[in-house]
Order: sequence, then structure tokens, then C-alpha cells
Amino acid sequence: MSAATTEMATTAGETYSPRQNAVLESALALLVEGGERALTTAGVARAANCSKESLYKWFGDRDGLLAAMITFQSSQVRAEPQSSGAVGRAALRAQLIGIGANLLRVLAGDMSLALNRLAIGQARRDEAKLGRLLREHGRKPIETRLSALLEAGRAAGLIAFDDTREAYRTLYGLVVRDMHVRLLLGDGLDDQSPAARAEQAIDQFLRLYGAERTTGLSPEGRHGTGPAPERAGAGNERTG
Amino acid sequence: MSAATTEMATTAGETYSPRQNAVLESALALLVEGGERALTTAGVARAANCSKESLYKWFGDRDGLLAAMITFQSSQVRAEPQSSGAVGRAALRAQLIGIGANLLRVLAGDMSLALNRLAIGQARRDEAKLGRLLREHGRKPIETRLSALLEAGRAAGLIAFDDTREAYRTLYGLVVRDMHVRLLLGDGLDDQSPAARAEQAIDQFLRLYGAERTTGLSPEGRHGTGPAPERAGAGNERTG
DNA sequence: AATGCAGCGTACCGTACGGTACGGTTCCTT
DNA sequence: AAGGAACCGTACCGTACGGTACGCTGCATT
Repeated sequence: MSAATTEMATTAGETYSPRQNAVLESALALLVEGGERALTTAGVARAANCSKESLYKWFGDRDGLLAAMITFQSSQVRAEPQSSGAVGRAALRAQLIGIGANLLRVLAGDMSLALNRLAIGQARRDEAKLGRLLREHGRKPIETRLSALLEAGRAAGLIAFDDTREAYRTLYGLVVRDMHVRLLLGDGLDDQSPAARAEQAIDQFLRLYGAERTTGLSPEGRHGTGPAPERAGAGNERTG
Repeated sequence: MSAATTEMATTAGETYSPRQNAVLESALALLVEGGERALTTAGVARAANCSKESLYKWFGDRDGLLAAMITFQSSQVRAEPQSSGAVGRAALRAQLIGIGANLLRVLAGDMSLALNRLAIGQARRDEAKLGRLLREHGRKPIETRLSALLEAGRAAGLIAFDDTREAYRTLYGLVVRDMHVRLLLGDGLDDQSPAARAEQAIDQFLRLYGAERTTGLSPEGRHGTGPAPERAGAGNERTG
């Protein structure tokens, strides 16, 4: 923190000076510890040993600070080097399980939960600036990476699907289920380890999308989306 | 509002008088419209034409009001009469699709989103009173209902699973995927209709758990949970 | 050495909110 | 008719927060 204060830090778009980074880290720590209510401008200034005036000069206002925290945190996160080895059946499975387990660990992390709670708490019916930022910086990357892997698997003839996004979402649902929202609501983690959970989910996914051995499926059973019986649900529950 | 102010409203646990119900409805409307920041005691009092003093007498403090809003809202929601007709293959599928579509509609509703945003925004790493309330009142019911249906299907030999909760969660994940969190973060709805989405998901679920026609699955492929290769994920992403 | 800039710490201001107190009104009870 | 309970509307209080202004220090340039 003392070495090089002069270096400008490649100011590309949303990058900040080292001093500002340190301040943002303090703010993030504060957020993780005490939630949004702990994120007062005075509190951040005190925790980071900087002046409120500097905060406002650097980030504009409180919302700017919150936005900066999100972009900063996501910039800190670099995806692993994408081990793009040749894809075999087992290798694909292993890679999917690895990414799935990683996803679970990320979502269950204190930092991720705190930022998601912050963005969700701010979101209104129409406006959701922080939410958009978080979707853009937090979810897009993993979707891109997973989608690429899925398409590689398809190219290798290991899995079959028409719509990549559809397949990705199914995979996501099988892996994460309702864990994320439950954690956001303060529930505890599952007893199952991320690796075990991911393995189970990936095996289910491969059972649905695998193309290695033509199972005894009815021909129309693969991506059926035909007109449904509709059976309009009777009740009127509203409290998910 | 004038008719019967004397009737006590079966005061069982968390029930309120008609006047209080009306106040809570106003508060909920306020929450849906403007988010948590719109939920000031003065604002609620003004919107409901009541005095702040009454608010504090009835609900204790602001947190008590928030809790009351959740319990009230969930009390308003009664599950549909559970059409417990005889279960056939098609009937089970139709019922599952109906419940799934209903679930999607509920989760995407303004009221549900507003309450979830409220509870999530309040939640901290340790304390999450509202979150627990919401999980208890909002999610338990549908889990119970769906689980009962699944077990009925299993009893009829239509589907096979060991752990009901596991099966329920898989179903939930296939139906909801990441839609809920995306909506909470302010994203728009999918273009796909709830009914179509539910149908697709249920068909996937039945493909995984269906027992009607023994498909060409490897014997161990059903609920495999054996020790995994572990492949510890390399990266250190944190920003879900 | 003189100058200037960036930033720290503090004091300050206006506002908005949670919570309380009080007077007046309506309606029920006796 | 008298008394009282519930409740509305408003005024009030203390606090805490977002945002601004100012004086001071340390460092870099020249």
C-alpha cells in the first residue's frame, strides 16, 4: 500500500488508482460484515482512513460508490486459464463438474452474497442499476465460459442440443437449484459438498443432453415443446 | 371499514383485526410500488389513514410491521384445493406442470418479488429474521404440496427416487433455474410462457425420474453419489 | 526554497426517519 | 347522559445520514 502511489493504474474505463482500490476493499469488507446499513459514507471513510470529501470526488455520490464496488470486485476476479484440453467424454464431464462446483462455491461466498443482497435490496420494479451491473459483470462471464464448453462438447459429438442458452440454463438450474435464493434469505448451506453436488447435477445434465449412447428415448422426447394441455393452475398464491 | 369493528378476527397466533389487515395491505402496496425505502412509518400511516401511534401499538416497531406484512400476505394465500384425483401417467404430468407453472407465476409476481427483495435486503451474514419468515411461510407450503404429489407418483409406480427432498429440489431447479434471482436483480421476464416452461421442465424431470419404461440407463446411473474425482477448481472467482 | 496539488480529518448543514406525546373525535358501553 | 376506549392527525424530539466546506499536512515538481 505504500510502494508505488504514483503509478496511474491503466485507466481503462472503470479502473481506479491503487488508493481507490484500497478504499473499495475497505468498503467491501464493511459490506460483508454489516450489510448495506453499515455502508455509510462516514463509515467507509473511517474504515479506509480517507476523507469523505475524497469519496465524493472519486465516486460522485453513494450510488457511485456502490457501483464502483461491484465493478471493482468483478475486476478482481479473473477466470481460471480455461484448460482447453482435448475433449473426451470423461474430460468434458470433469470440466463441467469443476466449473459447477466452482460456481457453487462462488455463489455461497460471503462476498457474492453481500453484493447480491445489496443489489437486490436496491432493485425496484422498474429501476435496478446495481442489479444490471451485477448481472453483467457477475453472471455473463460464467455463462460465456460454460456455453463455450458446452458447444465444444457438442462439436465433439458428446452432447446434443439446439439452443445453447437453453442448455446452459438447464445446467445452471440442475447445479444451483434454489440454493442461491435460500442463502440470500439467510438459510444455511447444504450439508452436501459443492463437488458432490456438482457431480450429481452434471450426471443428470448428461443424462438429459448426452449423445454418447442412444438411450431408449422416444424420438420426440428430446426437446419437446409442443402445445401443452395447459391445465391453467387454479389457485392464486402470491408469496413465493 | 365501518361495518364491524368489534369482531375480533379469530386471534390465532398471527392474525390481525380487519383494520390492521387494511393497514397491512396499504403497506404492501406501498412496498410493491416503491421498495423498502418507501416503507416509512409516516408513509404507511398516511397511505392507510391511520396514526403512527396506532402502528406502534399494533406492530411494536418498524421490524414488527415488516414481519406482520409477510405473515399477513402469506395468510392471504391459500393453496388450491389440491385436486387429488387418481394419479395416472398423464395426470401426474399435468398436475406437475400445473404446479410448476403456478410456481413460476407466483415467483414472478410483483408482490413476491417485493417481499423477497425486502427480506434479502435486510438479511445479514448471521441475522435474517425476515428471511426465515419468508422461507417458512412462502416456500415450505409449496414444497410440502409438491413433495406429496411426488410421493403419490412414486406410490403409483410412475416415478422413482430415494430422497423426496432431493427429487423436489431437482424439480424446482429444472422449473425455476436462475429466473428467480434474475428477476430479483431487475431483469425482465423470459419470453417463454410459464406453462410452456413448466411443461419442458417437467418432461425433463420425468426423463430423469420416470419409471414407466426402463430406459437404457446404466444400472448405477440413477442416483449415483459415489466418491468423486474431486478436481479442485483452480480459480478464485467471488462475484456470482 | 517556494509553490502547488492531493488528500486527511473534522466540523457543519439540511433533511428525513423512527419513535413518542398530546389533543380532539367517534363510537361503544352502562 | 356520562364515561371510557380506540384511534386519528399532528406536532415534537433525537439521531443518523448524505453531502459540502475548510484548514492542515505531506509530497512532488521546478
